[in-house]
Amino acid sequence: MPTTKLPAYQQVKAFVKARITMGIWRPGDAVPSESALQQQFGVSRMTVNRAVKELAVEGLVNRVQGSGTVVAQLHRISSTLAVRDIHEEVLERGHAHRTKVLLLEALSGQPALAQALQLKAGDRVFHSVLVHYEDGVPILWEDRHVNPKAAPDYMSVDFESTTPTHYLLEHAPLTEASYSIEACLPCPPEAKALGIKRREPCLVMTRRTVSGVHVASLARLVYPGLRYSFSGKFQL
Amino acid sequence: MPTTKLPAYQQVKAFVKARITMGIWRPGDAVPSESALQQQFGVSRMTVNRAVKELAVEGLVNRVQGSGTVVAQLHRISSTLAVRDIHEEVLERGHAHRTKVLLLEALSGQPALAQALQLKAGDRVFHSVLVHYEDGVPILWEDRHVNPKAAPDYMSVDFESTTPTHYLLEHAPLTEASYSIEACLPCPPEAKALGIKRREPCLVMTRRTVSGVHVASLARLVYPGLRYSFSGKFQL
DNA sequence: ATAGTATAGTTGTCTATACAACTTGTAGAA
DNA sequence: TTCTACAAGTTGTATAGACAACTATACTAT
Repeated sequence: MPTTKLPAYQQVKAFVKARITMGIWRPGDAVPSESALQQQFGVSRMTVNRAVKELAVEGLVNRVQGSGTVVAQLHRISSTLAVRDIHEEVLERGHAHRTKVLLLEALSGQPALAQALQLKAGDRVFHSVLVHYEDGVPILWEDRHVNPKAAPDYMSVDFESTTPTHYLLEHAPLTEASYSIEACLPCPPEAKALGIKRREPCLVMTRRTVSGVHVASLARLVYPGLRYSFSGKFQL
Repeated sequence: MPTTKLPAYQQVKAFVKARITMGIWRPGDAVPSESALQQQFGVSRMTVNRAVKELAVEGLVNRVQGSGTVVAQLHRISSTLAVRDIHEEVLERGHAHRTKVLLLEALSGQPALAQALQLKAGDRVFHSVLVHYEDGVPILWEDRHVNPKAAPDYMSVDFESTTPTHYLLEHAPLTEASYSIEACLPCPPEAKALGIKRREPCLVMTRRTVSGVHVASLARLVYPGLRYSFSGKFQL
């Protein structure tokens, strides 16, 4: 028998989940109370509580203290979009990753930029522009502004051997991030560096990361639309 | 006092989380054992267990039975990309949503399409093409193929008053879905319907939904790149 | 040296119980 | 009728204890 006996709380979860996915209990319908399930399965209430609570975390049901549990509207189910280091991503596909540094400089006197990083108008800001290659093919243009307060040694890092993402995650622990994905046409230097035509659409991810009290970096990541896509799935 | 006393398990969570986000405990470091935290906070082990288990679900720590708990590599933190009904999304922004049906037909004799829906080569497939408007501005081209076994009444639905997404979620409970987001140029009818130039890039989401044993539908959703973006954030 | 064994420590699961917090409906009072 | 108070039902939190499952280490016998 490959199927060993499941823990009791997983049996309860499976029972409820099956009735939802099979359409027997539809969105808005009430789920039996904990005491009802407790009697039905002959387990303690804590075990039932764990099962239903986990289903609530997974978004399959909504619970209201004092009222009860109902099947959730499933159109709120969501998937995850992982934010990860391009280096690892390429290696995981079994390909070789290489980086070319186009620019690494310290800027100052750019008030708008300083404000975006929550710095004073005259403060220095680090700026790097890199192109990432997968098996020799350019796959990502990375234009990044970094807060010196979050990564003071950023200018002396060798980005041919490590990526900015990796370095920042190591030296400025991530506490918050926000992103936006758009479709854009590349500007001339981007098109040239990525080896594509100016008419070829790109996926552009704009990302803002926060580390502790500092805005750590603002990144503009340009992916050639024909060579790259974001994908994901969800299941339940 | 607006800050009422936090439950004990949340205090433990906050304690561990703070040490991680402040960089005191770095990725790979060991987290104190449950019995250690139990003594430190003077609570029962079940309470500590709940706290640390929830942190594991949230991805902040990794737990191994028999070994212990360590701080997770934070570059695996991921955000959610919600899949929802465009109708609700527009209403939530306080705008008016309207739909125009360009095409609603039953196809047959398209073996590749039938195969993608896991049907036999000669089986019928429903096909709809709609344009969605937000305050009168075209915002989404929706080209969808539907499995008649999952939604037999699809052809008689009034899509001016409900959306395909909404109808399908109601009549074919979602059990699985996968998507892919790319940057593309619109084809001529898409560009015309969306009121954009053929040179203007679009975000294209290709989505496959499964309901029970059936592949329910395949959708191609084309968003004008300059009017739409996917965004999200994560925080810990 | 190697293989096997015992042991301590850790997390996983489960129970029985208790009280708190909240919702809802009902019966009674104004 | 309208409001209030109460009671029943439900979920949220917490405890103390128990055993199972697993890991890593130290020790022992070969």
